[in-house]
Amino acid sequence: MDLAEFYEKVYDTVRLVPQGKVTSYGHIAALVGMPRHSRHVGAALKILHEDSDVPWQRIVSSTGVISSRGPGTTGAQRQAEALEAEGVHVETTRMGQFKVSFATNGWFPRTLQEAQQDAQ
DNA sequence: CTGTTGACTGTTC
DNA sequence: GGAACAGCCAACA
Repeated sequence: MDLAEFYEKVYDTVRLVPQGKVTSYGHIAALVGMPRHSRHVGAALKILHEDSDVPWQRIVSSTGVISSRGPGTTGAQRQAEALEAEGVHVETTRMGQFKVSFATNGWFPRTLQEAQQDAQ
């Protein structure tokens, strides 16, 4: 599998995440069969166009915290707003991080097949 | 070829 | 629960 294929699989899988649900980079990587490539899932989402149909905002870190992407950037803020807009409760931690609850909004199918069934 | 760099993760205090 | 590490791996200088 080359990089382009990996990215395509990542995009296809992210598109399966239902509205109002969230999952993690690592889980997307596991679903496409490359569990050690979580960082590259982030890289794949980073280069998306704004008008893309990929719901990138539904992907957060394994702890449920929205990665800041560096001080002075507004990416995390926009992601939090996008999630709130589709019904996901985002709380703000003491340290100013945005965090979602996997207990109420998590989406972690074991396999790609289960993911596709869930997405219907 | 050798570091360094990440929209990351798991383990261990 | 959070901080400190150690893995991780493709891209890039």
